[in-house]
Amino acid sequence: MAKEYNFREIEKKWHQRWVADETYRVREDETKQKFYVLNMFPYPSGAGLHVGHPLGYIASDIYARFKRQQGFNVLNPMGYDSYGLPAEQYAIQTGQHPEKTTFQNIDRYREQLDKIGFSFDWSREVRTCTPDYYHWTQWAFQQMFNSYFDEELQKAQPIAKLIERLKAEGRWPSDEREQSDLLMQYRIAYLGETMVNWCPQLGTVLANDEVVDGVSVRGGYPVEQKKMRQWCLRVSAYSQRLLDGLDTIQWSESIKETQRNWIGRSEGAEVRFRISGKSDEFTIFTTRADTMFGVTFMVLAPESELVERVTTEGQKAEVEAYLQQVKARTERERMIDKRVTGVFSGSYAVNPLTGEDVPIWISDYVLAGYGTGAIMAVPAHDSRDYAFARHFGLPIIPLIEGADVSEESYDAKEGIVINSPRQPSGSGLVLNGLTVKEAIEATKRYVSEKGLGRVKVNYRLRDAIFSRQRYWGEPFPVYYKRGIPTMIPEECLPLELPQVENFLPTATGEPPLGNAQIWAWDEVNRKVVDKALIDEETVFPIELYTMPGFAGSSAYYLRYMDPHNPKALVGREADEYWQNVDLYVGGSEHATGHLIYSRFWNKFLYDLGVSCQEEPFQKLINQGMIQGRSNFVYRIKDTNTFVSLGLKDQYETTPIHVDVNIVKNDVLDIEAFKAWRPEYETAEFVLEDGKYVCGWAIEKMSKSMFNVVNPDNIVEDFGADTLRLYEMFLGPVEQSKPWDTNGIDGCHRFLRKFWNLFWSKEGDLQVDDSDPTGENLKSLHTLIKKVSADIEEFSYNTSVSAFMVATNELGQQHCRSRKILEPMVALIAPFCPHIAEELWEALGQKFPQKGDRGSVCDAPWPQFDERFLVESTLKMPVQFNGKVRFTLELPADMQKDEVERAALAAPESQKYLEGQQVVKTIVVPGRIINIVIKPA
RNA sequence: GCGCUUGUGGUGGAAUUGGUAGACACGCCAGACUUAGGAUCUGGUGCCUUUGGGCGUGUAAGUUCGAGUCUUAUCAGGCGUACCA
Repeated sequence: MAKEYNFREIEKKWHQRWVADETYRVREDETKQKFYVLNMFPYPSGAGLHVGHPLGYIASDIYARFKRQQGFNVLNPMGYDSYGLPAEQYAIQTGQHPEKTTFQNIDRYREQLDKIGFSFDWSREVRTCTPDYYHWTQWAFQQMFNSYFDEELQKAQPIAKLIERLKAEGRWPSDEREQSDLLMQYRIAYLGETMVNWCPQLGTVLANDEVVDGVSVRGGYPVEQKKMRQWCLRVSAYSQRLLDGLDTIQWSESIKETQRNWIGRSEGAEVRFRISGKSDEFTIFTTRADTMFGVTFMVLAPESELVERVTTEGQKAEVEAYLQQVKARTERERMIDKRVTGVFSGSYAVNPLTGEDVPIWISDYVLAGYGTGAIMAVPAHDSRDYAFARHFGLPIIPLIEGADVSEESYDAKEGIVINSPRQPSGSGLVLNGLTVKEAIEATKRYVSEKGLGRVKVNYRLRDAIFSRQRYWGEPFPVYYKRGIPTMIPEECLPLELPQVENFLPTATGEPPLGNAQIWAWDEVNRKVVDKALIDEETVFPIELYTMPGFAGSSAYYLRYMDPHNPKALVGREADEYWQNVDLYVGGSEHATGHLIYSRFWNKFLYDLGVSCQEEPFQKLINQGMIQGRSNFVYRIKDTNTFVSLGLKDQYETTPIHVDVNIVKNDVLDIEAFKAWRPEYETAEFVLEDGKYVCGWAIEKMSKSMFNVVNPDNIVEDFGADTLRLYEMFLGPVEQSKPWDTNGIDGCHRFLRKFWNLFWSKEGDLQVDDSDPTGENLKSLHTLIKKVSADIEEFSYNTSVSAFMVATNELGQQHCRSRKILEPMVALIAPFCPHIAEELWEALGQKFPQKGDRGSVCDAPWPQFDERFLVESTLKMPVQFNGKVRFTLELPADMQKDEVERAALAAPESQKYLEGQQVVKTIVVPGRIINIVIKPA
């Protein structure tokens, strides 16, 4: 009886051992090179982990273990993004404090994660909702408040420098309030007026996706566009640096491209237009300066402050009506319903090139938030302007040779310019005959030389709205001293989240923090006190907003470097040792959120000298989503009888989702099914071959489809090593794919085969000190080469295949040699650490003279040696022109003439050369030789 | 609409980067051992076929002695984004 692979016992044993030995504790060690592996930390939801969540963690864990075996000092931490809406909603419904449910969920996550055998250093765990963590979120916010972005230096500077400059320029007001207002225009964290979706009944701002058809998704209350004073982060100031930084990091091209689009750099020109008959003027932004001779009207965004200035008495009523109409529509409605709407303001603008008057219109197709909120319309060469001109009967002037604008506009930036100008004009600028690109440059030059405007780069990236009317988030360390936002002294941080009885907005419409009684700042005693003491002299109200979800997740990677430091977000030494994240693994859904915000946040901290690297994440891998694979049973209409998949077409049936956990290889466990729901207790079945076969479909993994596979069950049935291996075997890490428990047997079988390499039929270790055969060495080194390369490239699925091949080969070769089997254990250790530890220990016990080798985590990664691998390999000969050419691969270090001789002498070539004449030989760089032959 | 991305057996997926397409695994078929198990082991398994061979990487052309891989066109799916002047 062979020794059984008892994974349950093995895994339990090593989980305990790892904790007892602190195997994964990592410390700064100057003698070793660092490597920082990081997973996007999870939000601990109440549903627990499903089998899709650990995919990225397993991939990064393999990489971390691999790097450790290569001799790196690897930081591989884990924590929780623990502020968030679900816990708060649950609190509103049940009265349970969100902290309680959050911590319960965290415990559940930890329990599940621990079963999978990750090499996380839990001593470095962070939770964004704990005061010693959000201390530094608040601190960073204060730093941003106390900084401004210097356009010339392109970096953040202390606000004091700005004050000095303003004083020197004589622009520093004496009034405190005016000072505050002025600085707000520069601070990186600032209070600003922004358009938001406001729902009066819910008393909160809603995100765009929380609003449908002008009413809130939750409750169905009306939502209006409202300008509100909100905390904002001046992310847009960093646009150019965020863009440039992309070229220095190894991220997938698609994520970089998404960020580039999001930042949306566009080069163009700002041009001033005078309002006809007035001394007033306004500025527009255009990327198509070449089309200025084709401007037939101007358009302003409805929210633009220009609207008031240009609206004439006669048009006032009509404009007012239009503004009302626009205001009632949400962003979403504007997106869905693309009707052309607009109103004439009554004024005209003067085209600075032609001197002609063109009407100024107001329309919501122009956005207030981009450029200057005003455009020059060139209907011939812009499809939106074209639609507008058509709708309101405005003239269309083509400016490009051969462009047919009778049906649609010609938007392409190519062709030869015409009609510019149509007749000799006073401007002296002639673009006719130039290409579009030349014309753009010529116009830009003209405009700036004549002082009509200037060359300008615009970015689409907007500042981030940084406040939320929520309870479960970081409180702002801010109080309002006679209405002026003032920072709570740095030494008094963290400002802890107060207790409240009620998590809903107050009766007066204040955010939930308005319910906190002990929530006022006593400036003299420097502490939080009862609101009742507010006196406008020394005791002031504290900010009621909280920070959004991305606040806590923007710099957590820095905190892992030095998680218990009470004096700083991260100590200088720790930061200089760990630098930045070498490998970051997480979903691509964060491309325009977290991955922008944390790059911004880190750049700011870099400017401050807190972080020594400008980019936080060197390499990024986006793991794919794991979809669910649902199973169906087919109930015959109006009965309680279920028919197997192959026979269902003979009946009229309805498919019903069935819990995938009671189905194996698409065969239904009938007893479990009867016990699943009371109504199925008396169910009857029409079987095929004595089995009930279920149908299946790929759907999102969710409770309602009964297709959620819990990793706990897999670990229970097959072990963590099999789960880890199978998740990797499923396909490329970066690809989305359905989970299919069918097939996991293959991985489990492999691990048993691997295990059996080491144990005799009697259950003894059957490893000896014999010399390996050439075959053994070839099998091993093929594997070393493949796995080493695959791990670097994250193609773990092919590594697993390679392990299967090597194991089969070594089994057939009856390999017993320690010189082969020991490296085999070291190779599999990153993938299947439990079985590797067990075997490593067994190998050590059998040969105690080798000494104590500790954990397999520190087993050196086997070195690949090409000598064992490369023999001459023949590629298939090909026929052409009555000749045959074939290719021979030879060892790399051979000289050119040597290659030729060896090739002709090789036994493989002999069988082709027999009775043939060698026409010529071609040595391809490297070690490949082509031999052209023809019949002698 | 725009941007990115992917199309290979019944299924998940390989292919040293231009060199015998389908590795490995699931599933399926046959056999062995068992005496019923959804266990283990061995062999087979792209499609068509008159068993000689023919056809095969979404489709259609092209480059090449040679194309899943390169070029062009085209079709289909996935993801992201949304009036950015």
